[in-house]
Amino acid sequence: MSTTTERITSTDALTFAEALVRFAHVIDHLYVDASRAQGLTPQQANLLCLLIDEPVGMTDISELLHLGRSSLTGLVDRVERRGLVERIPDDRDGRACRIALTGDGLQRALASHANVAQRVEAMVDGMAETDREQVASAITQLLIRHRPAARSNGNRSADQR
Amino acid sequence: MSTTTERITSTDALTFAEALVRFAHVIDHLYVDASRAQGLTPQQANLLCLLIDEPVGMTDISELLHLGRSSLTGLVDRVERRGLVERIPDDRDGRACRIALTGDGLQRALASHANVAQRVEAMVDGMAETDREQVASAITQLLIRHRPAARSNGNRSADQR
DNA sequence: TATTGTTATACTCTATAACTATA
DNA sequence: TATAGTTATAGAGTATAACAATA
Repeated sequence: MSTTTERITSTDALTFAEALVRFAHVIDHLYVDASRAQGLTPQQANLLCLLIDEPVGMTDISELLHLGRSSLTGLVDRVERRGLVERIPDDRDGRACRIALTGDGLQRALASHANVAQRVEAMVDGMAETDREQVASAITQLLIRHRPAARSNGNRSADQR
Repeated sequence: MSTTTERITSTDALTFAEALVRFAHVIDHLYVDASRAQGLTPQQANLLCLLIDEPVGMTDISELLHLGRSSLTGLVDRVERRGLVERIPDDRDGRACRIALTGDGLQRALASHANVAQRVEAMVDGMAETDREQVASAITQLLIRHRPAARSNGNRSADQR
């Protein structure tokens, strides 16, 4: 038997769970590499990608990213210092602010997104179209079942991760 | 369209690559939670699980974990300080040492492994047996193709991360 | 009083470069 | 000289608790 995440002592039998975990690690690694290629840490890339559609408030981001608010403050500080995002005061709530991408930030976010996609595609390259579809549908269903926490709140999008 | 990793603005169409990346993030999150349940960081859990079968040398570990040797030194220091592993001098090479689990460490590694497996199983619970098998086989093949770097070296196992 | 976001503090993790002690 | 591992240093990420300003 092999360990949870690190070994493939040949092609010995893997639990379904083990296979999934390893697979996730591989994807994760691609994600880290793709982020670095853009001069970003994976967390920074994550944050930027989250902001592509529209500015988002700190509390919302911290929930989407499963991060404490204070941890997020630091993360935002660092990308703001690099000119990738801006803190925009909220008109309707003096306490709040929303984080918005700068032009540079948007560019970086899109490039990062594209880079990951490209790497994943490369990995999945030889995969049969049938397999691809089946895996996609199975995974999508899992994702849907695992994102039950859709916001009922007006103009906010549902969450993830 | 949604961002690389964070949003599902309903059930809008996801690229195959996007679905995979999100899925990986979800698994990853389970892994982090499972590790924490054992009082470990995910990196520490990773390390301990790597050592379940047998002690491993620093350089080998650093390759398996895709970590710089100096980063590993710190990681090992911290788990050693907690009594979970020991540095065992290598008889055949005065410079080298191998990292071995203590009883406590083994226990923790196994518990961690089991905990992750259980959480993943729970997530995959409702999945049809057919889907499960197909996904498993597709993923396994990807993993095999993506671990070409099998050690030709005698009694060492191939890597992963 | 509750919420939004920040500060203060303390660890863990990571990388780079320089160093030691063997080989 | 090359390799195994460590030390020094610096920055990034995270968590907890205490705090400010606004609601």
